[in-house]
Amino acid sequence: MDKRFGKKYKLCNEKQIELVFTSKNSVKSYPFVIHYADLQTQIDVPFQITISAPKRNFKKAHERNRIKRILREAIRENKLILETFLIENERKLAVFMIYTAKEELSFDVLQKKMKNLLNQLIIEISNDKK
RNA sequence: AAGGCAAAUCGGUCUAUCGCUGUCUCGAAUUUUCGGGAGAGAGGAAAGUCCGGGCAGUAUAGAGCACCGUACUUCCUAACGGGAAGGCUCCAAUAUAAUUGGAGACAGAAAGUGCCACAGAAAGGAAAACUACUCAAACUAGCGCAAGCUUCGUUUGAGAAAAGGUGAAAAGGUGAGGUAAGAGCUCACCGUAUCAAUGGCGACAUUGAUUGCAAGGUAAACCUUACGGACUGAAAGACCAUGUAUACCGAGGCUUGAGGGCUGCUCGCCCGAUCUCGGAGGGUAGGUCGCUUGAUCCCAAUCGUGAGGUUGGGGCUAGAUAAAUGAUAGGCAAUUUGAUGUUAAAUCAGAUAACAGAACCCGGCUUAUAGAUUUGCCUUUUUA
RNA sequence: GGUCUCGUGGCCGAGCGGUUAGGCACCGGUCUGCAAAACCGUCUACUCCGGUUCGAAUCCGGACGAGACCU
Repeated sequence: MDKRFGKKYKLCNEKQIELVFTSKNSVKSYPFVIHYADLQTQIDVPFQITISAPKRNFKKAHERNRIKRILREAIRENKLILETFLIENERKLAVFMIYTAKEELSFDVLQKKMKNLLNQLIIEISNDKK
């Protein structure tokens, strides 16, 4: 498997985002909140994701950009955890991720937190199935 | 050498691995994807949106009024509320001649209107008379603790606008003459106004003359004068794809003109009939162009006091769209702390690195900014 | 990205060049056995920096903050 994380992984479809929020499936794990739903469209990628840093906590544009870039890097490093699970179960996910901490955390910490979050997400999904 | 002020320039860099977004190219593949390679990828303010322009649409946007903006002069520029050079006024220092530095929304108050609280007689009309002053007339006791004064006192009339008091501001200033007391009433100097001459493209300066000085402040109050300004902004606008409703309700109209044409009014012009406007409702919300070759950047020569102009040569330097520049490891350079060493240099270890992210593009202004470099001036110390 | 509006005590809110009204709240007092209500009194403000003016919350320029609209 490769570590590439390109434009295809972006969730841009407005209707799909509406669906993600109306489905009310969410996982909370500091410093993240995740909303997710099953993907409706036909895509050759196991999941699509939107990353968001709220303007309330980060007022400067370059701070928000920085947060989103670091999160994207953290997901790219750890996406295999989620991807292998999804391929095994033949599911496709739309994910909306919100960063809730009020300060920028270091990359090492974020990587650990990201692993926790993804494992938690996998557990939630498999519970849904049952 | 250190510190301060001013101006200008810069705003970390290199290597490796894994990634992101365009461009070019090769191969697979065939109308769209996959893989390989090459090369590119945030700023001096990208910010605020305070001005100006390009560009696009509205008629290749026309006239008048209204409205808005600008305001010493000359120049630069595509243009500007920006910049350059100069003038004037004010402030500071040296010093009392001038020089240096800084600041200035710096047209008109003698076209008109308004306002100037409180205080004050009076705040603009050549107005007014509280105390005090001067003169004249009348009255007889008056003033003062007293000495004393009668040239006083009281009343009336007149003069003057000098002194006091109010105020931010009281209407040329100082001195002399003059006068009953006074007053630009007269004179000298200064200020100011007008006219003339000379110098300067000009703002203005210098000099001279004058039966001038009767007329405060405020125009970032209305206003006047001169000049300028159409409006809307890339979510502009053009095209393709997808989808729906050539349906419903209301109003108007069919060439004798309804209605529309992107700030208001009047005029003018243009479009205009299976139509136009409004309502309610349905559908789509994807892509391409616009989009980066431009008042462009770099170097050289040359013209100009300067902003800047001209000529020649070379370069192509981000184009994203829920919005690309990141992560990890190491080195170099900078600052700083500690240790070794100590005149200094050097070595080792650790820490820090600002303000901040393109969104059609330029020219400015303003605001934020760790630190570094250069130049000029000033102060202090050391050496020669 | 673009266009516009606003900023006055803890809160709401008047003021259009001349000592910043008023209400609610807080605090103190009167009343009460105690409290509420009522009455009386006090305290606390013009977002910031410059300019114009004798004088600025008001006029002008800049900064900061908040809000609305255009798809």
